[in-house]
Amino acid sequence: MELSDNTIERICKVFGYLNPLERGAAEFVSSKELAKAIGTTEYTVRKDISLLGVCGYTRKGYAVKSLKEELGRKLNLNKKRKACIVGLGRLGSALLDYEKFQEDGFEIVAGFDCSINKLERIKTPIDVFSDNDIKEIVAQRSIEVGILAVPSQRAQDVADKLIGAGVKGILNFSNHKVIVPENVIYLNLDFTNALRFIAAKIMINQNQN
Amino acid sequence: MELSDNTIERICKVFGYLNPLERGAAEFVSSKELAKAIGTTEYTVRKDISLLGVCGYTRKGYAVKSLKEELGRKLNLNKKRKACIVGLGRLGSALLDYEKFQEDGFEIVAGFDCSINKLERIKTPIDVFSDNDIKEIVAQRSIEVGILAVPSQRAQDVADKLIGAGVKGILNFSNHKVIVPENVIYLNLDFTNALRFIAAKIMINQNQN
DNA sequence: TTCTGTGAAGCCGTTCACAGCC
DNA sequence: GGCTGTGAACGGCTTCACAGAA
Repeated sequence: MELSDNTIERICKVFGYLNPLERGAAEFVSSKELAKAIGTTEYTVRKDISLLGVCGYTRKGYAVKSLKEELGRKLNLNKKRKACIVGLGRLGSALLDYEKFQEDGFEIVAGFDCSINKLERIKTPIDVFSDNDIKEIVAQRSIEVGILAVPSQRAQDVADKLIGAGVKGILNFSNHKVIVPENVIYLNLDFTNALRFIAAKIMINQNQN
Repeated sequence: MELSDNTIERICKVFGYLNPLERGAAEFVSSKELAKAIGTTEYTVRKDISLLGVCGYTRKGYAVKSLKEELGRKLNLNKKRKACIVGLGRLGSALLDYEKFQEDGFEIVAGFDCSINKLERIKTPIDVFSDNDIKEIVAQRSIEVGILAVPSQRAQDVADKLIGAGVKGILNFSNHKVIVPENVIYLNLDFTNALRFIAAKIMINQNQN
């Protein structure tokens, strides 16, 4: 079963779209509707889903409840996964309380910062610790994913600590590339780059007219 | 000149990497180094750059300063672009003061929120307004990009307002898809999805061993 | 020798067309 | 008729191989 990153990403989006559908008590959903919701074609949705070995019903579409269950099982999105945030500046502390994480399969179980000052002043129900405790806490609480919200020059160092402590994935919000070993999953969400991309495409768009 | 989204994204990353290089007074940079920095192959970097019609020097690589200048010119990344943030909850207000934006070609020139309460309490050097003023302020300050940090059920509504007021690009941090007209650039950064993606790949990784 | 520039080859993902099913 | 499932065709991006230049 070879899944491309694109396929995984789309399935994750589909999975996210099924949540509200399920709450709305929709029983079935067609590939066409899913395609529209996540911004792709119905062909691609069907192929993606069938690549995972999940089946729908002819003439009806996919059963919302069981589709979510199955996709979740195949991609391991059903069980809650534990994550921590390193760097409790404005962005980091906003992420600490980002409700969507909790609501959707993830649990932030610790925050870290190198400044004792910040640790004392911060107000959050989540436990916060010094960077020095990363190793201990990550192991103790079986944290699987580390979220980096530190200044870019510290990103690599903190990532190394997290990986040394056993996390299997890194989500990097800083705008500096981090090198990780092959067995660690790495994803970089660089806001500045996103804005650059938009700026570039705005311009290309205008030139075409 | 047909540039794929992938190419644009990579060039944006290259552009970002050139900043510190330039400050470090490096004169030349090879495609190999760039490739390593942004996580791709040297072939791809060379092709991307040559697609833009920018040339390097044989045996030396690309001249850092002029490469940055040229890439910036082709993708319109040199001039400062104005953006605003709608939704001043924890994430939104963190983004308001996100230094990296300012430092790198973007200028946040306004914040909006529908709660008068929040507007009064927030502490930031940036001007903040009620959602009702979007139309007026966006036009007045020639804001080109709108950043959405509102609860997902309000995302489409706010996006419509922004587009009606003339923004040309939307960066959406909420986890709800927004429909935009063809001439508006749209990008969604969904944190929850990013974590799902990581969770899925962690699992696939483990299954392979 | 070392690095860029680029046509050609190869590969991979998406699209298509159509069979199957209710 | 409407929707899924899937092998085959298509297209586009990446990789390669090699020419050119200092």
